[in-house]
Amino acid sequence: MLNRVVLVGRLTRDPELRYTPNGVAVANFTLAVNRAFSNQQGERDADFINCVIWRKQAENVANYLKKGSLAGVDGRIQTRSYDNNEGKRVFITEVVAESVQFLEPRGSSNSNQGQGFGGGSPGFSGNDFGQQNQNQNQNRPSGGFNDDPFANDGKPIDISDDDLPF
Amino acid sequence: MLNRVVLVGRLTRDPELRYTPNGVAVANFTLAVNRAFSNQQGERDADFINCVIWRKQAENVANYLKKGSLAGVDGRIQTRSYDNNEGKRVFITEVVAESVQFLEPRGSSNSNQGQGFGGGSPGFSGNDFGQQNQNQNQNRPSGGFNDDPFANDGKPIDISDDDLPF
Amino acid sequence: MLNRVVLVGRLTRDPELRYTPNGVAVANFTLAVNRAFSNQQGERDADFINCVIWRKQAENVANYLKKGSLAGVDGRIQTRSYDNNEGKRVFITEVVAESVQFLEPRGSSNSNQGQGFGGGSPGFSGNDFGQQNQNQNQNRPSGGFNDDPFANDGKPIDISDDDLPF
Amino acid sequence: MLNRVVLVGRLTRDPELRYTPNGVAVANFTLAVNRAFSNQQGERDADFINCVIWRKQAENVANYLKKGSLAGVDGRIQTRSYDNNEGKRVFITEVVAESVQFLEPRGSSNSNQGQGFGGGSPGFSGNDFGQQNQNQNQNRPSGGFNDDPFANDGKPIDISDDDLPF
DNA sequence: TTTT
DNA sequence: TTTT
Repeated sequence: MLNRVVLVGRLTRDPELRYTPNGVAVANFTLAVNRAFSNQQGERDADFINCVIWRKQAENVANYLKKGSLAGVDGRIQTRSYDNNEGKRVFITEVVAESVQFLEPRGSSNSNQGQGFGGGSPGFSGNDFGQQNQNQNQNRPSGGFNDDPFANDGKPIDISDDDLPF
Repeated sequence: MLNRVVLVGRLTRDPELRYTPNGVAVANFTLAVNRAFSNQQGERDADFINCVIWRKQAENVANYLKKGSLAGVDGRIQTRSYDNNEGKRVFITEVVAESVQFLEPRGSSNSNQGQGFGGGSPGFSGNDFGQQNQNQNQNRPSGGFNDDPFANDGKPIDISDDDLPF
Repeated sequence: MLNRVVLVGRLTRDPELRYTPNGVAVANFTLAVNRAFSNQQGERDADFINCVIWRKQAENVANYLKKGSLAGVDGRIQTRSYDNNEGKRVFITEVVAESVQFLEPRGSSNSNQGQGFGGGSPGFSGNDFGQQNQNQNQNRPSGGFNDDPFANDGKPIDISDDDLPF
Repeated sequence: MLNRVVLVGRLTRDPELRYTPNGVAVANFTLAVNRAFSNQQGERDADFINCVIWRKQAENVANYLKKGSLAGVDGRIQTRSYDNNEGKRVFITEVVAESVQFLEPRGSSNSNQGQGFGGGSPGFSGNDFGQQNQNQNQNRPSGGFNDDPFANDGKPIDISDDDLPF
């Protein structure tokens, strides 16, 4: 049945990449999606939406996205449940991403890449200045912004890996 | 930011209609959305997706949909949290429906409305209990399949009612 | 890049099934999607949206849907152009369906099934009546409403068949 | 009925802003949306999707987006037809945007739209012309990346303006 | 008639 | 437990 979700938002933290016992890659991340309207305090709330992605694209997410990255997700809503350590059934609603689009040029993220560096919010001040920028372009191994590592690779997504660690 | 969800599924139970202290109608319902693929036991799992809808359309949902009704939802994902009675923070992910489409002709629902019969899967055997079903039709004011009571009435949806009972 | 379309509407005519020189099945159909609001004459306009679907699902569409069938489509917008017989470039915008959901029980369509019968719009008056309806159910070869022939079969959709007849 | 479209792409040219005789703003633009897969020549094709947007947001689009801008659109597909000057009926399929999201930081657009100045086109080379760019920023009332001018202003969108210039 |  |  129809079940379609499209989101654009920013990662609240670096993605977590794991592998199932069968060696299937799976990444988890949370998107903060700002609402279009303000709350009664005049602030813009955000929705924090948990996403999962599988296989090759999971590895791409882990390699190319990090805390603060702007990304688009096309997928579907999945629900599941498990019994927690207190024996209580917990219900989970999350988005299974079928494709992810990186919405920022490489290296231009606004996050603190790596430890240190005090939560600054560089914006796009990153690598804006002239010559240097051109060098950057030339340095890029191959393609630039356009060879999207998150483009759907055409292979069907197998979600029925029973050995998932969760 | 972009946040869009479209679902088609069946109500797992009758919708619950409430009113905020300010008199704003809000209805909750859960859609069972069958997955497009089978699990390892060869069964089709479903996702059970909680939905909320406000105002006039909440009343429409309560009036026209019931357990088993096939419906389409266009909306967005919302997250919120609250502290439960054990003082633990609980996180909720649900769909705020902006419009709902009734996908069955009036009176043709496959659900066993009410007690008995425990979630059977009647299919379109249709007129579940014959006479009873016809009575239902007669009780309904008028309307055919086409005057969709869930058509967006064009008014913006206000979600920032602070007095929500949850 | 993100390109996602979800529609629910009724086929304006029977789907057209063809095969490329390579033997790939492709079906075309048009969905009439009623608008949520009325025009200045108080009527509900509809949008008539051309859809294409490939391979196995094209054959399913041809077998299970016909004029008047209610169906859901999940896909993306595609544009293309060709030179018409007057040597003028014509631009086409259509929806490539990746999955189609049949939203009516088998045999319950409101269309004129079969030749003749002059485009009436029976609504659900079709085959609702008692015994006949039950017969229909018993005649069903196998599954019921739930074994959706349009469920995505998990195989990727190849659109790059260069020999397409259009 | 359900009719939902979500796109992310780049403007192929500056948006065109007009006003109906009634003074309603309407903007047209085309999004180039790159496909997720390559064609048989190994190139990534794009779909060129015509979009329309109304009222306040039309003016925002005209003010903030230009050729090359990366933008997200949430809307629906609309079809219409008119008789061209040769008396032939022409059918149009386009997207009516209900909200548009600007996906690049202010002033960071990647397009150099030809000669001249008009809405400078820094690209991500950043502050391409140093001072000039800063002037631009200073001229802008306030706001940074976050106060999204395309956020839905909560008012319903009226599309039934009969005096549309097309 | 197309964007990066 | 949240992003800009």
